[in-house]
Amino acid sequence: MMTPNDAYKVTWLIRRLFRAMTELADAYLKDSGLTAADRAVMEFLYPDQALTVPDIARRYQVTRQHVQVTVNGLLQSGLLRSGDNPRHKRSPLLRLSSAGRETFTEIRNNESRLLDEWFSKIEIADIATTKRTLETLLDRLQKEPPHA
Amino acid sequence: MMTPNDAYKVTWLIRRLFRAMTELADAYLKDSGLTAADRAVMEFLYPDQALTVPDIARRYQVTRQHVQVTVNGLLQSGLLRSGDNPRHKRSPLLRLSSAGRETFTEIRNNESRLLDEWFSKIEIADIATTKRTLETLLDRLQKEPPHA
DNA sequence: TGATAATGACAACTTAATTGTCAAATGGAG
DNA sequence: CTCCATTTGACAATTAAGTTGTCATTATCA
Repeated sequence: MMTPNDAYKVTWLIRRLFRAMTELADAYLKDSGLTAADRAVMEFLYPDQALTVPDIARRYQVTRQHVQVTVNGLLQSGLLRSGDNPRHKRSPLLRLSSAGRETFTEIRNNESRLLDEWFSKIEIADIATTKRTLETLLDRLQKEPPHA
Repeated sequence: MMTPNDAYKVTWLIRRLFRAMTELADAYLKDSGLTAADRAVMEFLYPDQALTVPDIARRYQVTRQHVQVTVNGLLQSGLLRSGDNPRHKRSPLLRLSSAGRETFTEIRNNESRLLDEWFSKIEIADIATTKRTLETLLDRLQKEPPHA
């Protein structure tokens, strides 16, 4: 039993932070009428990527059917536009429309302000250590998941 | 704009880690036939707390109706037992049964082993810094949520 | 005592996803 | 070129983990 008690606490904190962050994100996204899934899709296309639905699904690690529904909604509200795909007649390349790019830029600016406020007065070195440690943890979880 | 780029990366890591941890947890809980909600409820009663459904709901920050359903399932499968509540005739005090305590102990042991493996070879000091930083972040989010 | 709040039970609904299936379009092996 | 397996959009049903609403019963306290 070599793990310090802090290890469990870190996992607990990650869970709690995730819930609190999700709440905060939902709150500030609500103003723009977008969901977290909308935001995620737009992030893949920002600022000027062109991807198909299946491309996004692979990166988002979610089913193409789910992405399809999200994308259809965003096309409907004019935040995305679909253009011809030379490689596939039925599967258009999706891009942010200028309205979509503007909206997402604003979202990013909001987030930036929130982060500034939230992380203010925390030592830069501590943030760096935290980042490095969490990166290591994620990396291990993905490359060699511990087995029970 | 004083926030280091690391700040955003930390939030991204928290999201990813949460997802990966949830997957791992679901995997190792499946063996015991329990859900994450079951585990959470049992944790509040471990090792020998006596709480009512509304008590648990308040601590879990979830509706009492949802906890009620979870608790009813656990009573059904014999992992909880309900005893008289001197303070309320209709709202019994819930405790782990001995089977429940055994099951939860095993879950904890599994988790402990997973954590040992997962956190092994990470500097104790780094884990401590990470814990402290995440605590500060959570604390701020709860006490003075940044406003957009 | 009488109004107000807390509780268990039940049902309907919500959100963000998944799985399944179909028909059209594509790509690769021979 | 052809035939078969794969990819894709569309649509539908299902799932998980909750929430909200409502009822009748039980507690609380001014």
